Amino acid sequence: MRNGRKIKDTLYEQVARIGKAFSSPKRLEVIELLSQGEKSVERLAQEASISVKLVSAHLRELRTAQLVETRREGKNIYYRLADKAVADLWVQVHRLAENRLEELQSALQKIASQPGDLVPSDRENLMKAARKGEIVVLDVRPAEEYLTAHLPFARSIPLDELRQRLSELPRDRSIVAYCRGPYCLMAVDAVELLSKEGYRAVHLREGVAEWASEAR
Amino acid sequence: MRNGRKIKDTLYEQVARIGKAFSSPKRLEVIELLSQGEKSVERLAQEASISVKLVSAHLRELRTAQLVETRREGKNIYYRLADKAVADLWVQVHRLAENRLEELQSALQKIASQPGDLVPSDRENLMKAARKGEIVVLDVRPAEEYLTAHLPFARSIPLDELRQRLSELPRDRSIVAYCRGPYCLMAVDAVELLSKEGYRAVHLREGVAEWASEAR
DNA sequence: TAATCATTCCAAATATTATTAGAATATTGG
DNA sequence: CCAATATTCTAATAATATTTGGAATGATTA
Repeated sequence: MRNGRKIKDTLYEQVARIGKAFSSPKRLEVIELLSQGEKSVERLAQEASISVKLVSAHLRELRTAQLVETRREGKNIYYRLADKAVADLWVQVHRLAENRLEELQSALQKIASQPGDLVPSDRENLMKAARKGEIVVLDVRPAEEYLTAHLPFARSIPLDELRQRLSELPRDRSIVAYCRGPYCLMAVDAVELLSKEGYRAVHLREGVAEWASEAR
Repeated sequence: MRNGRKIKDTLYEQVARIGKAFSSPKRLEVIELLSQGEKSVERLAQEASISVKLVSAHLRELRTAQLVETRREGKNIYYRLADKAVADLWVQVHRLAENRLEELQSALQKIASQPGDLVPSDRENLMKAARKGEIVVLDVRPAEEYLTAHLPFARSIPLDELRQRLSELPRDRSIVAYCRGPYCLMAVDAVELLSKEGYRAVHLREGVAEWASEAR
């Protein structure tokens, strides 16, 4: 009975191409950014705090693994995830990391131990309250990202504009702020600002991708 | 407003530990084997066709990423996945690879273009037929793996024993053979043998882990 | 207690990957 | 067509990862 070593080796090698795409911290950050919607190379570089050249190299990796696709608009090239399953995989990878790695758990707790986190378990209740208007769900990401996709009932005020637009928010209801996901600090900052200004605010760690991923 | 580079870097670094665990072909093969149930180091080395030392090194990687746990029994140390989510992640990674990478698709087709594959879409019908006894679902993995978990209604005849135990199988019904998943060749071999001997046999690419993973 | 066996640890050799710099390409706007 | 800009490509270096061999560990059995 054949052992099929050669065949098997090529099969696992191919799958490893996908795994490799998820094995570098910066590349993961790029994937997370792209799961918020398409972005230009320059924009990705800014957001991930790396050089354009480096982000371009990471994008090439992702492109050869067939995980991203491009579109040209004028001088800019816009990248997007080639498949929703890529964002889902990102969510599943970081969830597993959060479940298994104590170092990650404690690092996450340091981010926002002061203002109360909203546990994701009361998803149902959160939506019920949002539907009734008992709370305000606030999306503090840049406006384009909100336009690409956002949580149900969410209202958009990008973090940059929050200070000027405070008056749009009610003082008598809780504000639940969210951003790109658990590794994005915009919602944390938003909650900090809102709390200082006397609003009742909490932050939701989940982003759109986490919300959309069915598996818990 | 802070940018939180340092914090972010550590967060993505942690998640990348999980990604790295899935970035080497041999390690993926080990993960797949472990998703069939716990195995000794030696056994893993045999199955993956690598040295004990090398498999031990890969296991160490998996252990530091907290993805596996060990148990000692006599002289042997048995490894198992630390969480069902690890097997789920393996399934999701290889599915994404199959969807995105043409090279993988064509390599998979070469394996078994002759005997008809059973598309996984008729999962419902397959189970209905199995329940009624219209078909025989045959698990050709080693017996321990069958004992750890198997598909509903499946009967176990390990590939090694198949030739001697042919008489246990009916000639008037279709036999659907499966093994560890799409990269395992045991079911292919089983179908080849059965077909030669005049049985009606097809092979199912999914294994227990794929079957158990809800997301399609 | 010694001998044996499975496994891990350590260190070295090789192969791969991440990152940076400089040259090349493609597009727009004049 | 030319100049300006965004991005990629190529090549080089620094950093990591994989693989292999030899020594060490730790439990079991005689």
